Amino acid sequence: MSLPRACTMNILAELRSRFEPVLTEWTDAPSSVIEMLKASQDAKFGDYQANFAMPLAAGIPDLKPRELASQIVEKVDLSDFCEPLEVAGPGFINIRLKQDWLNTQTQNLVADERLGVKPAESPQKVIVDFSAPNVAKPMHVGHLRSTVIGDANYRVLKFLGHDVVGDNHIGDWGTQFGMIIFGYKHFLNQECFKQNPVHELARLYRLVNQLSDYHATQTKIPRQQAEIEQLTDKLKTREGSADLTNKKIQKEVKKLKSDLAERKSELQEMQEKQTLLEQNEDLHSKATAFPDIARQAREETARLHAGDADNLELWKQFLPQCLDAIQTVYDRLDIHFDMSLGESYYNPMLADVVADLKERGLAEESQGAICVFIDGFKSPFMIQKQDGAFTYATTDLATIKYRVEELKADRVLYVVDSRQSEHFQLLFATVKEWGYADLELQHVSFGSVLGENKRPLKTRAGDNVGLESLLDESIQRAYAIVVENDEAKPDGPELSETERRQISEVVGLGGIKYADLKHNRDSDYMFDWDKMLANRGDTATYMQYAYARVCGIFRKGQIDRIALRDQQAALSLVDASERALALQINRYSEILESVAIEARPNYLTNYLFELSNLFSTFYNNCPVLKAEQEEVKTSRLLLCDLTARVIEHGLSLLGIKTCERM
RNA sequence: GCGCCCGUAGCUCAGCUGGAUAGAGCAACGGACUUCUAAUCCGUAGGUCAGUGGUUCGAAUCCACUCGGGCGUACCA
Repeated sequence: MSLPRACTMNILAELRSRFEPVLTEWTDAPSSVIEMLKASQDAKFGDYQANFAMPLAAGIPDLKPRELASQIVEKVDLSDFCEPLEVAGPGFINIRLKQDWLNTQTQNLVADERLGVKPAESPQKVIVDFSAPNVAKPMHVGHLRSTVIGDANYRVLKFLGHDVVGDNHIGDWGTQFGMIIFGYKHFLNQECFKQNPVHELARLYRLVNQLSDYHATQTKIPRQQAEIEQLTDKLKTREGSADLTNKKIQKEVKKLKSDLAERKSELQEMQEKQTLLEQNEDLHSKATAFPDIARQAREETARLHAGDADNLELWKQFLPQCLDAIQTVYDRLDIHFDMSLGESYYNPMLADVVADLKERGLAEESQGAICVFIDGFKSPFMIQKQDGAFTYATTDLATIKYRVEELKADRVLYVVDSRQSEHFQLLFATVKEWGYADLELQHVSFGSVLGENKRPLKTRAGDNVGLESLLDESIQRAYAIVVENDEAKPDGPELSETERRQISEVVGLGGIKYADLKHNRDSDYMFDWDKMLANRGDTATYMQYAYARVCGIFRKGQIDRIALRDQQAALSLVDASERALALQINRYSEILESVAIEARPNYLTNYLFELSNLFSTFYNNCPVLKAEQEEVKTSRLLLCDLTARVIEHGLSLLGIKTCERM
C-alpha cells in the first residue's frame, strides 16, 4: 500500500517555531528558552504550555512576568490552529488546540504512512555500537541491556531518516581466547567437541578461568588475612586510647568496623570457593598440575596476537562456530546488525595508532607502559601494556579512526555498561585531542539488572544467567498465561495450539525487552518475572492487548482497514476520551525526536503506555461498532485504526511484536 | 584516598535538564461485565522527594556540606 503524503506537522516544533522569532524582542538567544514550551502536564492547563515569560522578565527591569506574557501573546498569531492564548498564574502561557483543527490534523494522519513523523532535515551518519558479546563466553543476562537498548535506538534513528549503521563490536581477540586455546590444548573432550563445539569451548573457557581464579585467590587469601589483622589492631588502638567523644574518631571507628566486616565476608567467600574446588578431585588435581595456568593462558593470547600459526589456525576454526551460536540468539530476538567488525579486525591498525599518538606527543611511557594522560584524570589511558600488548583502549581508538575515515561517521553511540564511564571519558577526551573534534561521541550508559537481593542477577550457583535460558523461561511463562486467559474466555477458547505458541513467543520476548526498555537506562533495575509478564500495568502485554482489541473490532465488524483509510471520511472528536486519544496520537513525532536526542527508549515506552491507557478509556466510554450514527462509527474506526498503527509501529521500534488476537 | 552514579508512596519505578496542587504501576479499599476481548476501565487512600543550608519570582531537579547505598580506580575487556 502506498499512501499519499498528507499535510501533517510536529505540533510542538510548529509552536516553537512560531514563538521563537517573537521572543527576539526580549532576548538575543530565544533558542535557549524555547524549550520551555512543552506539552502540559495537566490537561486543565491546556494542551501545551509556554513557561519562558518568567525567566525572560527576570532579566528586564520593571517588567512583570505576567505583563511580558501578555505582550508575547499579542505578538504571536496562532489563530489558524489554536484557541486564544491564556496567561495564567505568575506568567504561564496556556495553549489549547482548536477542535476543528485537531479533527483535520488527525484525519490527515490517516493518510500518512509515517504517522506524522517527518524524516530528519539534516540526516547524520550514526554508528550504533551495541551488544558486543565476547565470543568465548555464552551470552548472559548482562548482554541483554546493551542489545535491547542499542537495537531500539538503532531503529528509532533509522526511522527518523538518519543513515544508521548497527555495528556489533565483538570481543573476538582478547585474553579470553588464550584461555580457550589453552583449554583446547590440555583439557579437550574430543567427543563433546564433535557433538557441540561451542558448548565444549564454553566449558573449556569456564574451566581455565576457574583454575586461574583458584591460584589467584590462593595468593590473595594470606594478604586478605594480613589486612584483617591490621585493621583489627587499628580498630583496637582507636577504640582503646582515643577520645571517643571526638566526632572524627567516631567516624573513623565506624568506617573501620564496616571495612573489617566487608573484608571478613570477602575472605569467607574466598575460602568457601577454594574449598568447593578442592572437594572436586578432578578440578583439584588439574589445579595442582597447572599452578601457572594464568600466565600460560596469557602466553597463548600473546602467541595468537603475534601470528603464531597453530593458534591462528585454532582461532580461525573456533570463531565461525562461536559466531553462529551468538547468531541464534540474535535471530530469536530479531536483532540485526549492518556489520560485525570484531576487535580482531582492528588488530593490524593498533601499532600505527600508538605510533601516531606518540609522535603527536599525546602518549608517553610510564612504568613501562604507553599511556595518554588527560588533565583532570588520575588514571592513565593505557594504550600499550608493559609486555607490548595493546589494550581495548587502543582498539577503541583504532575503531574511531576507522569509523570517521572509512565510514564517514558524524555520531557514534556506545551502548555500554555505566561502569565503563571513566573509560569513555578518557577515550572521548583522547579522541578530541587526536583531531576528531567534530565527531559526536555519546556513551549511552546503562545500569545493571539486579536480582531480588538487589545484587546483580545470578543463578543460585553464582553464575551469570544465560540469555537463552532466560528467553526460554519467559516464553514458557507466557504460554501458561496465554492458555489460562484463553480458557477463561466467555465463549470458550478461541486459539489453536499453534496460535497459542506464537502468541507466547511474542508476549514472552516482548515482556523481557519492554521491562528492560521502560526503565530509565541510567538506573539499575530489579528483574521480576511477575511484573514483566503481568496481565495488568505498564507491560508490553498491556499494549499488545490494546492492539489486539482494535484488531478484534475490525474482525467483528468485518471492516477492511485499507478501504477505510481510502474513504477519506471525516474524523470528529466529540467525547473527551476521543480528544485525549487523538492528541496523544498526534504527539508521536515529538516523542521520537526526544528519544533520538537522548537515546532514551523509555520515553517511547512511557508514551505507548499512556496511549494504550487512553485507548482503553476510550474503548470503555465509546462504542465503536455499536455507535448510533454512521459518521460517528466511521470516525471512531479511524481513531481505532490510527491507535493500532501507532502502537504497532512504536512497539516495532522497540523490537517488540504484536498479535492480531490474544 | 580520589572519581562517577544513586536515595521520590508499603514495593517497583517515572518525573521530558528550574515551573502551577510531585506522578504511574503493583499491593490495599470501593465501584463497573444480558456490552466491540474484564489481559479492561473508573474512584478512594497512601509523600518531610534521605537531611541541613544556599542560589531565585519558583527547587525532587542547580550549588555546598552531612548521612546512607552502589560502582570504578595502571597492564581484564
